[in-house]
This record gives sequence, structure tokens and C-alpha cells, in this order.
Amino acid sequence: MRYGDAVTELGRRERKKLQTRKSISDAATRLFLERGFDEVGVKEIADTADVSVTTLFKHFPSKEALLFDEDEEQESALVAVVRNRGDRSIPMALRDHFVRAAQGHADHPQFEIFQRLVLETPALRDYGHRMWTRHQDALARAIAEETGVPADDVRCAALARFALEAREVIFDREDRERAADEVFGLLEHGWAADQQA
Amino acid sequence: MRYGDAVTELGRRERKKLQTRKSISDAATRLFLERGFDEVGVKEIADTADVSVTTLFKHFPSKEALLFDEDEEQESALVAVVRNRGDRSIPMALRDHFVRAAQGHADHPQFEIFQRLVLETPALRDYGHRMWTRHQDALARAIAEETGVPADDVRCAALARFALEAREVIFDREDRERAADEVFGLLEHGWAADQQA
DNA sequence: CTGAAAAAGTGCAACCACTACACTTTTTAA
DNA sequence: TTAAAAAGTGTAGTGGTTGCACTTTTTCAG
Repeated sequence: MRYGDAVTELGRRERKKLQTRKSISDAATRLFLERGFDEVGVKEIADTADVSVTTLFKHFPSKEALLFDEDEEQESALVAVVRNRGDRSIPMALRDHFVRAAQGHADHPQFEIFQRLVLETPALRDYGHRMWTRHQDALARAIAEETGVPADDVRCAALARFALEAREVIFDREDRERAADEVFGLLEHGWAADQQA
Repeated sequence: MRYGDAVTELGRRERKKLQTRKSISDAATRLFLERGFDEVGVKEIADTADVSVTTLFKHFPSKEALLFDEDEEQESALVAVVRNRGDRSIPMALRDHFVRAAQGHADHPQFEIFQRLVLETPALRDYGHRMWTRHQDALARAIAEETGVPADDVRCAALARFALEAREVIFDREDRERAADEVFGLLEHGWAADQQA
């Protein structure tokens, strides 16, 4: 590791480990999208990735986890949105973030299929929702810091939770941008009133 | 069925079915509270209730469901709170409902143990949360009717969802009444602002 | 009262996600 | 060079859950 800390050099071992992980994840994603979550067993995924079932579970804690592989990015993105919101209010900045993300996904049709798979498979919908709401604490802390209140302020926790839940309320609607306006409008007004007090 | 429709007369068969269901539920609850959810197998519950495992699963869809047996009451209670709120706003009526429920539970120490079991067992916490948020649609419809807007109004859905989620945000806090004030205050102001528009 | 249909319950075998274990192979680093 | 650390493997299991063929109980019409 010579030129700075940002680029972490990897030894052969870690490179191979990452490669194994990726081949498992790829096999799982492909098979799930092709035939559905419940129609594919872990054994078949392991075989396709050419590893043992034991190895598969050393890399992923559950069958559902095979499909949700990028978590930290989303969390830091949420925190960044609150931090770099400019002159917008926090709820409005989050609203813009969700709307922009939804539009960005609309580009790649591959993502639409992924989304439908998750929405239509109860186990995946639940798992995804649980992973998503795990960001509540980080988001609440960011909001608290920006607002200048204690990190465990209840209103910040509530706003964080509500904003995260808002996503699912909005995703079920036809006109998502309009829905986002109304739902986040509710949070916006409540939040603004609380701030003045 | 002679004296009115409210009391449904049951034949011997349905009475026995209900009795079987109850003995299973009772055995499960007792064993779970005594030794913990993960430390008791369905086989043992079935044996204790003197039924087969097959029968157990004919009455309950999953191991978790054995502990959550009273669903409809909660839902109708929520709807009733919105309907009979008097001159209070909808968010405030819901706030009172949750605070009162929490205080009512504080009376019976048996309920504290039940609550801790659920909170400390991830599988139960998740299942309970999922059951709880199933009431979103019914609550949203009640709110819409009271407000005089279409039944599928997004803001009503959002308020319903947020109020249901508020419960968990509040339950994690020490001073629940104070937390309820702040969290529902946020919804109250947002909701009021939207109503005037 | 009788006999058949409907429903509740049973025991067994199996499926599937997941884990513990004892083991081999590969990679690392002193 | 070599020994420890880490990745991977196969097997045998656990535990929740389901399908199936079956018996028992309850109902109800003739």
C-alpha cells in the first residue's frame, strides 16, 4: 500500500474471496430473475456458482441476502443528502432524493424486473424493508447533527423512520412524483412547525 | 340462533375446534414465556397440547403465529378511535389511544414479560410488526371517510402508516408519554397544514 | 335411525433453509 | 521452509413446514 489509503490493495486471497462472493451473487440474481425466488433452491445456486452450499452460507447469511448486496452505499447516500441539502428543508431534500432515485431506475429496464421480483415475493419484500429501515439510526443522527439537537432526539428518529417508510407508501402508487409531493409535504409541514417551537 | 345475531351459536364441532385451537395457543404461550421462543420446538408444543404437529399447522400458519392470536380487535379499535374522536384531531386521538394502551399494559405485569419476549426475539419482533402494519389499509380508509376524501388518498395512507410506525419509535424510548407527544405532534402539525390547503 | 358427505385430526415421509463438524486445500508470512 | 490462518468441502444433522393417505368425529338429509 504505497500511494495513499483510499485504494486498499488486496492480496490474492482476498481477491479470490471477492470473486467467489461475486460469482455466487451473480448466479443467484440471474436464477431468481429467470424463474422466481421460491422456484430456485440454494443447492442449485451453489452448483451454478460452482461452490458448496456451506461456502455459500459462509458468504451470505440467508437466501434473501443473496439478492441485496449493496447496503453501505445507500446509507451514506442518505446521510449525504441531509448534509448537502443546500437551502432546502430536510424533508424536501429527502423527497428529491427518492424521486431522483426512482427516475434513475426507470432508465434501466433491468431494475424494473428486479423491483417487481422483490415487490411480488413476500419474503423479499420483508427482508428488503428490514434492511432499508436499518438506516434509521444513521439518518436520525445526521438529522440531529444538522439541526443542532442531541443525537437521540425523538423527533429526529421519527422523521428518519417516517421518511424511510414513505418510500414504500409512495412505491405502491401510480403517480409516484405526485405521491411523493403529498407524503413529504405532510412531513415538511410537521417538521417546520416543530422547528419553530 | 334465537336471540339476535350478535351471539353466534356454535355447534359441537366448532366448539371443539375452538377448544383445540385454544389449547395449542395456551401451551405455546406458556412454553415460550417460560423458556424463550427459540428454545421451544413445535413438536413439544404439539405434545403439550396433546395434538399432532399436522393439526397444529392446520390451526396456525407458522410458529410465530402461535403467539399473536388477537388481530381483529386491534384493527377495529383503531378504526373506532378515528371514528369516535370527538373534537380531537385524528393524530391526537391516535396518540391518546397508544398512550392509554401502554398504560393499561403497565398494570398487568404478565404483559410486560410478553412484550419483552417479543422485543428481544428478532423473529417475533418482525412478525409482530408485519401483523401490526397490516392494519394500514383499514386505518387509512377510516381516516379518508372521516376526512371526506377518496378512500385511496395518499395522505391518508401515509398518516395511517406513520401512526402505526410511531408506535415502535415510541416504544424504544424511556419516557413514552413525552415521546408520544413529540412524535404525534409532528404528524399533527403536518396533517393540520395539509387539511387547510 | 341410518348412511354418506364434510370436516378435524393423525402419522409418516419428505422438502428446504440452515448449521456443526471434521476435514482438505490454499495462501500468507515469519 | 514451514506452520498458522483462512477458504472451501462433504456429510450428517436440526427444525419448521407441507403433502398424502388415512381414521375418527360430527353433521344432516332421507
